[in-house]
Amino acid sequence: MPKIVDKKQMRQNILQAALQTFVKYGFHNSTMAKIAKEAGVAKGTLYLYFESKEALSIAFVQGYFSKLEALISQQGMAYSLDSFINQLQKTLLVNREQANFIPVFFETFGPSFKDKAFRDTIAYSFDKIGIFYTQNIIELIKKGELNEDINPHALGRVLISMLDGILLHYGLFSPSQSEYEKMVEESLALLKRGLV
Amino acid sequence: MPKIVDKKQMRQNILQAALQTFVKYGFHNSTMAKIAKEAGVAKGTLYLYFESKEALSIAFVQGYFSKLEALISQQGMAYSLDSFINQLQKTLLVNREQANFIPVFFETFGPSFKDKAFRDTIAYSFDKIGIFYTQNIIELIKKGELNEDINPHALGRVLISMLDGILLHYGLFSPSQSEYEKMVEESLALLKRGLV
Amino acid sequence: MPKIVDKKQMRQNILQAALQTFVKYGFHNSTMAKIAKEAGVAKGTLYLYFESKEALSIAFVQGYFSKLEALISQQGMAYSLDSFINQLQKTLLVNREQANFIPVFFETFGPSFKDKAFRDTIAYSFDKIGIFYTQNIIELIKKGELNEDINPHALGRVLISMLDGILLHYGLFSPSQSEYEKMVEESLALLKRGLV
Amino acid sequence: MPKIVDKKQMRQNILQAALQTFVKYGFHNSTMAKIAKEAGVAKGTLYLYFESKEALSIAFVQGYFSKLEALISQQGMAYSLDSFINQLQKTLLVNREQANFIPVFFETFGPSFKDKAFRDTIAYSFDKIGIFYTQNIIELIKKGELNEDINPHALGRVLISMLDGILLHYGLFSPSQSEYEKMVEESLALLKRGLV
DNA sequence: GATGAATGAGAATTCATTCAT
DNA sequence: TATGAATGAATTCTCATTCAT
Repeated sequence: MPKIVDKKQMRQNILQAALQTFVKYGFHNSTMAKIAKEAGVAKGTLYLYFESKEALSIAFVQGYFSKLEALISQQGMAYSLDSFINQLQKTLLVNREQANFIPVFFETFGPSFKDKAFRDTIAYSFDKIGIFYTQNIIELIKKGELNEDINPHALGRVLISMLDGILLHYGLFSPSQSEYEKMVEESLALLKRGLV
Repeated sequence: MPKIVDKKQMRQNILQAALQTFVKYGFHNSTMAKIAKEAGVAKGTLYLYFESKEALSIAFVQGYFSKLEALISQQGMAYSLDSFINQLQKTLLVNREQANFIPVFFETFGPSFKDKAFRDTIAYSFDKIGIFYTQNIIELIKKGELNEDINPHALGRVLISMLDGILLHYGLFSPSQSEYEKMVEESLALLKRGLV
Repeated sequence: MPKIVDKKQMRQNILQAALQTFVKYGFHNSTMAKIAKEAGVAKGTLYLYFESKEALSIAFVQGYFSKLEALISQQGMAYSLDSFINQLQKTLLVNREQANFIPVFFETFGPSFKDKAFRDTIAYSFDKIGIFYTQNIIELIKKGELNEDINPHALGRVLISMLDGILLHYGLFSPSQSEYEKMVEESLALLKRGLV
Repeated sequence: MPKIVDKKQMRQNILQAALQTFVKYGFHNSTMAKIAKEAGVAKGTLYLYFESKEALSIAFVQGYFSKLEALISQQGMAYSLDSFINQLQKTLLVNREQANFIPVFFETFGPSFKDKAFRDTIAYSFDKIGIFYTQNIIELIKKGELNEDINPHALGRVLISMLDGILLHYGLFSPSQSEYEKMVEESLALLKRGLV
């Protein structure tokens, strides 16, 4: 009789250990040995759950962006421009803690950007968020809250790109807390005026 | 007398070869051997011009961002909101060709993001561009072309972050030409309305 | 369960292979690859047992001198001048076979002499032998067999230095068998007369 | 017309530079580049005066031991046991400053010990010193100062070996000044009693 | 299922030597 | 003669992956 193991749970354990190891050592000093140790299993065991280090990394990033999508989508449809701007603000601020993971992300997955499948995975996440924004925009136009000249589809994708730019610069270049707050404030004011 | 060599030129040759090798193989498959071969010199020669692979990489990225800064700064001060928006557009479009380098950039320098010195190098470039935008904004406020509520300092930095976000998504996720054009158009319209 | 290995035994195997490789090729032509081949394992395996080539070398020399110390110390306390001289003779003659290792030793560890830790390791071995001789001398003085003017502490250390000099010259410069025997005979006679 | 260069002088300069470089960096960090720099010439120039690094090293050690021989031989024939012991003492003490070079010597030439030619060079030096001692011993026997049972030939070679042992241990293991003085004193007393 | 010892391809770096100037 | 840029063989060490137990 084989040992009873929750495969899903084990994969999660390992992915969690991978995250911790990546954050602690950076991706390139995170050997399979270290990840195994962090997960409390043997090196060989890793290969029972993930085909290769690459597969593990891909699974890891997929999990990461899934959570991100969920986080944004769960915010529900905005009922007014103010509430929409509010949502954008939350996106910028909610993720602040995660910002520290951004450099680790690039350190970890920078090399994966040469892989089209990898990029498509992330693109897909951003597309979904962009579409979510687009839906919000459409609703708000219907309500007469937004400028009618707007192309909702393009703008949805633009918005998430812009916010991502701000978040990235925050995470990567670590401006001071107050500087960042001014940037958030200023960018939201700009977007609000632009959207009316 | 030993061979007479233009050291500056040789460094440039090597950096150029590095770029080509990075693009061809990706950074992590770009061994010093391959770079040397691409440059048409022996492995050891690389070490006469760069202390290590890391040093070569750093020099490479510094060169890259220097050119970027120069490109943007040379645009001169804007005399009207329209001309400023025009500049931003150029920045988004001028760099389109370079966009193909963005995934290579992350593949190449992703791992370098764990290095504070490296990040500071890039941050410095963006800060300079942000300041350049800030100066433009100040001038345009004086001329009464822009909304007086604006905080020029924060907004300058916000603008480059936002544009960078758009460029990054363009380079990384390769939307179609027409999609991207719509995104540029829409984002500039948004910014213009927001700035007035 | 992974392969079951006697780690101690494996270390010994590797050290033995190192010795053979050193003798065959000389230390500086003894690459880790050659040692691995001699040991019948892969290069990487060496690094499971020794952190670096240097660590392997240090372990090797420590093992060598441990055996030397043991060999001399096991001789037990001398009960008369003659028996002491006899011990010294054994030291000079017992080690004759090992003498062939002396040039290899210098070839191997010459470069290690710049390392204080390394020298201290050897110094410690000789000090212990010196102390052992000192104890013998003290006993023999008590018995009235030796000259009372002797400083036993200094003389113990002197004796091992002198014997080492003779052994070194034997090992390094390979006088003929008969020449060496005469040297041993003459040196022991000299020492005996000097000790009375 | 070729430049007028004193080849001999240039060789000496280079050997001197080699010595300084060896002492400063140890042999294995003394690259031809460093030696050249120390000598104030270009790397290529070294090869005009010495065929290879090995040749340079061999020439260096030959020079070193020639001086050593000269130093000892110039002491002249001893006229009494006391004066002979005095000579030995000088040998032990004169060389004290040079003792610091002993670890460098092994670091430098350790690897050369696998080379028979190299060892023969040194052996030859010691043989000559041994013969010099033998001559002294013969003279002193004739004068009735020494024990008649002595085999002068063997003893000459033994003496230099013993003294070398003491010097080596001094240079390598750096006992304190006072410890060494006691060792010298004790060894000379021992030898004197043994020689009578 | 789990383990971890063994593997060996692969990479960065060094440096004695050469040779065009 | 003198130079020093260029060379490339050689070496140490790493680590993803395999597989006997």
